Amino acid sequence: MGADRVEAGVGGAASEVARGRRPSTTRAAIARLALDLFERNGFDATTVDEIAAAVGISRRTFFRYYSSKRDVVWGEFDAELVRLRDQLMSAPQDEPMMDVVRRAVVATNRFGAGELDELRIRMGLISTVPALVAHSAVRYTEWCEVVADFVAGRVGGSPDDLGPQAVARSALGTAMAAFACWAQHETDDLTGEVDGAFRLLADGFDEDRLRLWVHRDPASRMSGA
Amino acid sequence: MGADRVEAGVGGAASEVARGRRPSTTRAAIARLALDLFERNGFDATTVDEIAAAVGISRRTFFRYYSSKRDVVWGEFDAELVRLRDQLMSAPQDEPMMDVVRRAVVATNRFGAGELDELRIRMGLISTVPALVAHSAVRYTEWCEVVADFVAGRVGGSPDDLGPQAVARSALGTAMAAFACWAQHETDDLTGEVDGAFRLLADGFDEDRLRLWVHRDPASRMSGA
DNA sequence: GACTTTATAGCACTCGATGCCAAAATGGAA
DNA sequence: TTCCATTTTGGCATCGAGTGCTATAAAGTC
Repeated sequence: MGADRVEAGVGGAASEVARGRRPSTTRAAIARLALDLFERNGFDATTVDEIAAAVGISRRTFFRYYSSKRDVVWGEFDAELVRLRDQLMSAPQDEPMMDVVRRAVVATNRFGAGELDELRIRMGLISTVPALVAHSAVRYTEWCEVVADFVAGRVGGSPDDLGPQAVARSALGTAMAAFACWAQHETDDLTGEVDGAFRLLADGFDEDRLRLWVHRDPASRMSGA
Repeated sequence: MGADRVEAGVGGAASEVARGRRPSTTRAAIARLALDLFERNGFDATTVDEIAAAVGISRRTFFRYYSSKRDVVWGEFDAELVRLRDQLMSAPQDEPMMDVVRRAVVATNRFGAGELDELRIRMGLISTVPALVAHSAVRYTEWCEVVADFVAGRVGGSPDDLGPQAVARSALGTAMAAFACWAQHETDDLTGEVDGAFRLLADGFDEDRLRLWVHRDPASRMSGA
């Protein structure tokens, strides 16, 4: 609680000595309490006033920490985009394009055991509550842009061209499928789901290979090239 | 203007003689005027009051024709879902799965020359305005379910399994990419865009073949298997 | 003309979100 | 200490989307 001085905004070096009134809370603290309310009473039934009251801040102040109620569920998504871009850009030039994408997506979606529970709550909400499903499209668009930039860098042309866009949005679809399945099923192997799905995508969703997937354990899926 | 009696709701046989007060407008008429305002002043800057005023109805009545401002842009999307399902289900069993998907998507997205202008406005808005991008996720989820049902029918298992979900969401991504590119570029060949993109998806986004796409006319794209 | 049915207009209300401004809290300088 | 610059906060007013409720208008039927 008595941390030296908390940064409310996104990254940014705390080089200068802090002046002015201290922030009365943090994004993380708000998210914790809000997710709690969402889980208990539902996302739609929880008003911003209730969240603000729970945190002990005013309604107006809430909107200074999160620009919308939906953003709370998304947490620090921007940071993950940076990681994804780094992963894609740092791949060797001779590595096949779709391999790079698969590895990058898998790498940016490794989570510690401690994070998995909260992640499952977040992903459950995101893929269930209509308002959040809707909002996800906006956030995922940014994700797509990162992938499209990478693909355009590989095959030439603009990231807005059909090729890069098709690859990026299909990759997104594949990742979403893996996440949604992981969030609602009993599987603990998120990495395996993502990796396997992207191997299928890379090879073009062969009907026979898909058939092999049904009722197979994740381990056997990874064997397919 | 003096049509016999217009149906405001979705399909539904007008078997009975119409009783009660006549609807003062139609969904299509509202959409026409609303899209006009969206194009001129922007989607967000256009209020429901303005649309209602333009149509000559009250704000409250607007919401009886469309359940939200966003829905106006989507028009009659439900009907297209039915067509898609029909296309998928009526395909011969021995036709390769991804061929069926491609043909079905192409078939459900053929439009007459008269419709193309309005469609371009719609798709431009849908893939540009954040509020509509968001809403699209909800509508597209229904689209995905149709495809996932078909894939599950082919390869076995549940539509909620990773395989069907990955195929469905990737197909959606591919279709979205084709539409977005067509909406913002000069190309008139929507069918070619969709068909070409799905051929790429079916084969797994081969890097070399993607490279051939850059700065190529649509006709040459279709030659690739 | 009375009755039923359907569509409409208008009002009140909730809730998310934004702009504006005054007040509180903090550190530094006079 | 006092004044000042800086930053956060809270309250207020406001807008706009969306919903529930009710009275009324328009149409057909008996």
